[in-house]
Amino acid sequence: MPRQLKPKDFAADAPTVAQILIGATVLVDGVGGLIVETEAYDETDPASHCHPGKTPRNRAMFGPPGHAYVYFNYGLHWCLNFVCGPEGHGSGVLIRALQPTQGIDQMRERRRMEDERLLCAGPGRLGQALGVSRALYGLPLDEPPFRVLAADPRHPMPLVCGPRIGIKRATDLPWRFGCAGSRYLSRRF
DNA sequence: AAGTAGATGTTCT
DNA sequence: GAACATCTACTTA
Repeated sequence: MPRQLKPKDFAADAPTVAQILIGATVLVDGVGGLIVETEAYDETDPASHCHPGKTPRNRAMFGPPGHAYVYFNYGLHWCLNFVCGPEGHGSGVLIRALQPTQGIDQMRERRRMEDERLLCAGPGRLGQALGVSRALYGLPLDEPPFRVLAADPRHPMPLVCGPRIGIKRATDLPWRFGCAGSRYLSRRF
């Protein structure tokens, strides 16, 4: 049985946690899969929601690590992040894509589509497939409805990194991480 | 295969 | 008003 990640596992800086999470499993009410793509965001980083400082929207990111930061994007999509770093620092990891392993039928219903490869290939799709909403804002990741299980150290995933997607600032930082060659990525590296 | 437009609502200037 | 850590459907090759 894999180890469940605890808050202290999220206490490192955002790029480090973003790499540790590749190959980990995330479940919301038992629905989810293997994390194959993440992005790191940091308060010192102009592309981050934290960059302007603490606001009502981003306050969870300035709280303790190991909690969920959820935001509503483009008027349509709920996106899931894990708060990391030392408390008060303002950093987090965007969960961008999963390889579905559990609750696949429920994901298909929520997404109204069959293709397993597209169920969680992107932060908005993933949010829809897992039923992410405001209700999850600020919740601890080591308690229901969440489960986050460490990657299997016996079978490490081949790691790749590259520039982040969909941002206009700090586009040079290689803070997007993924499982090399996975068929479940939002885009190729 | 690649490009564009439209949806939709919160946050910030 | 504009921007926005996006996705889908539809067009043109």
